[in-house]
Amino acid sequence: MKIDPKNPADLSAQIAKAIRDAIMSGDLLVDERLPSEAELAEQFEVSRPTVREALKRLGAQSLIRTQRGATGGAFVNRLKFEDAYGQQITTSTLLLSMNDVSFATACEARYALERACAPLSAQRRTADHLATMRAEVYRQSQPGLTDEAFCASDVAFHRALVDAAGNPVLSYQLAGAVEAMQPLMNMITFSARSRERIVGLHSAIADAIELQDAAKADALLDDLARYTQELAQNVISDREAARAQS
Amino acid sequence: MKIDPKNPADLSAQIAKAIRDAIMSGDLLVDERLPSEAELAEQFEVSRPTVREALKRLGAQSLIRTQRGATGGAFVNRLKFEDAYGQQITTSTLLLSMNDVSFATACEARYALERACAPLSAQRRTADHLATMRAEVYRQSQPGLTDEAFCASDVAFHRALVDAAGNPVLSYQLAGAVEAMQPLMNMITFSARSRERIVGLHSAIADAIELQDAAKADALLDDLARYTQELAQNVISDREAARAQS
DNA sequence: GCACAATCATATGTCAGACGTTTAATTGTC
DNA sequence: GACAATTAAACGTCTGACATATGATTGTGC
Repeated sequence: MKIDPKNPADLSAQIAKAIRDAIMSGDLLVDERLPSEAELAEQFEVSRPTVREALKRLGAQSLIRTQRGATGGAFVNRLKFEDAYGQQITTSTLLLSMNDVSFATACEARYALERACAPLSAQRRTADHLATMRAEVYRQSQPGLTDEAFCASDVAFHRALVDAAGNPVLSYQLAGAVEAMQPLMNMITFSARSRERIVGLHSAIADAIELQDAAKADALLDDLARYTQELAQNVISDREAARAQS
Repeated sequence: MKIDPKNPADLSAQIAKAIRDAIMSGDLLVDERLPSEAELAEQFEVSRPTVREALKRLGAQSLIRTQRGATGGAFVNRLKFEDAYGQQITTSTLLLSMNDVSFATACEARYALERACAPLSAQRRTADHLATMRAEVYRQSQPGLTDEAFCASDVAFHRALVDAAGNPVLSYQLAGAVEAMQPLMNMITFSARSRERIVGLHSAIADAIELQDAAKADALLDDLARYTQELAQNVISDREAARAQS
């Protein structure tokens, strides 16, 4: 864990990479303490601010945590799924918004992945997951709900569906796909009729999951995917019509 | 985009959060230039090193890029899928290794997601994707290949399969699931017979994708998932037997 | 001898000022 | 008008210092 070529630029990036590699290769174990900033500065032959910039980079990726005080320092962080969710959602959301990803593409990906979870969810769902799904369905059926709140509840419903699969790896991967759709969904204005249909499908999905009927759940998710695409398509058509008129 | 409570600790974290929020809310647009470090230091009433630490945090997440020189500065970065792959793979790999995720859990997630892609891949595969898959199958069939190289080729094959779906969102999400499995796969010693079977399944999958037979591809992936689980189970059993003997 | 308080040592967090380097725009000259 | 030299802006790094948090040590009183 060393080596800094004579290149006197990007020193902090090089140091961050060296430490990151050491963590990923197992040279540095979880909860192991790194040398102090002053010691690292000496080892890498750079100044302390440069070392600090490197450590902040690693901290931003949750690879290390720092602690002040006498026994403080930088420690290799046990990366928790919980911590990774936030980054995953941030990154996924920005990827969609900055790359002109069409609603169709994002929607296709989301439902493809969600349908992959459905059989496992049907098999393993607990009372807890079902209760969450039912609660969100109830919330969605309330009149007077803003479109934004409706979308948020939609996300919560689908995340409960995914979590029911009882596989943290799936939950992590899906968190990005599901949450990142929210800004796109927010563009849609949900009429009372469309809400009714969505809530109906959600309710039916919850039923299928409760009955452990994977095929039924899969078919309903397919319906929901098609309907969501249809709603989005209408929004796009309306906009084009409005633009043509003006 | 301001606000720093009187809390004189974690200033750089607070500044990073303020800027990150501004980017995600759309207050700062892609390719927009941030104020210079000196100006930011003045705005937030902190020193330049503190501002720099905040910027490094954002840089680590690829949210900004910096450029030196007269017209340089920090710019809001257009987050590319390509850039996000690396982070996604790093995070996924560490999540598995640091959380005692069982081979079974990771494998289940990976194949569930991959099977979600298969129908799309069968529908849209191009000659290019097929060629990559065939090339990797050929490489895997070479004798004298190290286990590590065999695994790497396995990953390349599956990534080509996923990329064939032609959905960048899927490719991004799956990159983590597929690549993160590699260290776990590396624990397995592949015998000549097991390699033969895997290569046979890969070849059959490529055939099914070429013939656009989604159902066949799905069934073959299921076979492959089961066989992979079986191989891993044998490794675990052997270890336990060895431990019991000693 | 033991409990509690004061002190100390260590390490991170922050600041101030400075110099080096890169890069583009400006200026000057032929 | 084209090309070369200068200049200015901005990031990258360094030095040295002070502030603050926190565990360990020491000292004191009973």
